[in-house]
Amino acid sequence: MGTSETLPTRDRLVQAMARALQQRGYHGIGLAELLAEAGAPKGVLYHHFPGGKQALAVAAIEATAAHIAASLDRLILARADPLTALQGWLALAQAQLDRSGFERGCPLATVALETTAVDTAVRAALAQAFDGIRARLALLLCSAGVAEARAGGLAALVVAAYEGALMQARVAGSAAPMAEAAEALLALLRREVDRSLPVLPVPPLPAAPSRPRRRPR
Amino acid sequence: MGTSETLPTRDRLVQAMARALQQRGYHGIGLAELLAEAGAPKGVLYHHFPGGKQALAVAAIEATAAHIAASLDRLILARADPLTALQGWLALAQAQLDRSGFERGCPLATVALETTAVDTAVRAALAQAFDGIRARLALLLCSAGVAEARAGGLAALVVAAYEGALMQARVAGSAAPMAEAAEALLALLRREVDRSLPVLPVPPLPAAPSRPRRRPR
DNA sequence: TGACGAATAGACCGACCGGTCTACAGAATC
DNA sequence: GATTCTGTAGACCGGTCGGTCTATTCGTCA
Repeated sequence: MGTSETLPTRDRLVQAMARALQQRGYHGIGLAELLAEAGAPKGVLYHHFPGGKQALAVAAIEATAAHIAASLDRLILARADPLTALQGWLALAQAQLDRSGFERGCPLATVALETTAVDTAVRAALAQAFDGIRARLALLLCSAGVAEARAGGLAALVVAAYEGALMQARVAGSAAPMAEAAEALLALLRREVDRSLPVLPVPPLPAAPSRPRRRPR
Repeated sequence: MGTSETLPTRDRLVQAMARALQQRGYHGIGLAELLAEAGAPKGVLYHHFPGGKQALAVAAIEATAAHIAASLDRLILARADPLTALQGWLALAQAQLDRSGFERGCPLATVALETTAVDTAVRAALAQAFDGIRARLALLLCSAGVAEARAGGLAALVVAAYEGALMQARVAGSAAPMAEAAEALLALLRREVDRSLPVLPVPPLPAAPSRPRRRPR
């Protein structure tokens, strides 16, 4: 399975690391196992990544971020109903987790929780990755008719739901929690959109209402 | 700092493990560091936990689950406005993360993503913990006026948002993503509740456009 | 063909890993 | 007072960790 041997060695290393991050996390995988999966000896790792394991992890994070960003861009460009597209995105992630026997979730989430403040390079790569994802989701939500002022917060919520739902499905060994959470989120989002323009007071802590926004459709 | 020395040794071990899981994850912490923080020698660990590191992790997970469940029970019993209570719960988690310099999130999430299917004991403890949390949240939502059929899915969404938002705030080194996601979630939930009874056609996969609904409160 | 850098290959290293083992201190039991 | 059990203490072990080092192969260009 996997890591098609035709890929350049460097890419096989990155791919193996990304996969390992999905399944076990940064500290859960050893270099020996990693290199065995990539079919590469030790020297080649430090040739391509003088920074060692951590540098490889950064590369894997960046590759993953690029991959997710590209898939979101494709979704945005497709111009289908944005919320349906979003639903498809969530369903895809769920299907991937399911297909892997609930072992492979998001490569970003695990390492995000493992790192401390001293792992500056990894943290920076992760922060950038999530920023990019949130920005694209906000764009998608705007195109669905969500007020610009709300799009950022909703994007953060969508990302959170994505990651948190994957996590629950993983430990449950069942797609149910993810499916339910995704469905609930989509239902709530559709209402937010359906309500067209009328502004609600949204009573958080400060009660600052936002301007009306119309739907480009 | 911390781990008040008056606690029984066993409890200090559990507490140290829970804290380590928050900060670094299961594989990220070594027994030596763990024991040093608990102020205990190695023998005492295997005296109280013959199952070793993994058994200690299970105990830490169960203790955490009990702690969270208790705080939710308190919230339910308090009988204040359920959504306000929920908002307070999310704000509390955010404050804790903030206070720790964005190093300590949820002890369950990290280990949940690190474990594989072979870690049966840990997985079982985690699954039970999340089931309990979801059940209590569902109860809370029901008491807020959410239809029983929806409560389960919404509870899964709330848990997902909780964990995913903590993760984003952590890597961002800022409470902003969590605050935004929580606010967005609460706003959506308030609408769900405000809409009283009327049933919407919640389109699952078929892209049936829903009718405009007007209920601007 | 010779030269040279890029890439591959793996032996090797000290540090640390989780876990086992023996020794001992203190309280309870008889 | 001897025995026993619970809990504390830490030396010790084999294995694995991430990382370094040297040697060799490959491709390219002079």
